[in-house]
Amino acid sequence: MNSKPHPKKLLKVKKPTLDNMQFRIGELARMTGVSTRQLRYWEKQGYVSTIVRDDGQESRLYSFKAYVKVSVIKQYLDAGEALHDAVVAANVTLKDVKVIQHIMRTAFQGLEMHNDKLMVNLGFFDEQETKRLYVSIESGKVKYQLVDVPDEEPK
DNA sequence: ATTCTGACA
DNA sequence: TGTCAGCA
Repeated sequence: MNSKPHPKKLLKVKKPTLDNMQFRIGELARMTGVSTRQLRYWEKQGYVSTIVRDDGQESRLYSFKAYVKVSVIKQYLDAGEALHDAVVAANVTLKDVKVIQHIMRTAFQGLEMHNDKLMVNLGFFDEQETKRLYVSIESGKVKYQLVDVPDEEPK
């Protein structure tokens, strides 16, 4: 449309990741079903934290992690727990999730085809790293399998 | 329009 | 915890 040789402006767009997602208190309230009154109270009690702002703004910002925590607390609340107990239970749950996530990240080494079957590489089975553990699904059942590490691949 | 703090028929 | 006031 415009033929003038204007300098090309390169638009830098921040990648939309969970880590840079931020919510204001009203949004978080709608997302979680927890009232803004509750969110402010929970913060005052130290149950949930807000993002420290570098700019001169006063309104609260919540991270995605805060969203998750609020959601978990809410679930325990709905299950009948008192607020403090719900927070304690939520902390335990989130800590367990961290462990599970670490295990999953560490264990999953990728997918490989072995004799026409799809195998999940779960990494070395032994400390000496002479065997790898694979898991596959055969007719709906989980099947584990040890495979020798070939000599061509020393470590 | 939304958020904030404080107070309570 | 809800809600409303009175600000910013």
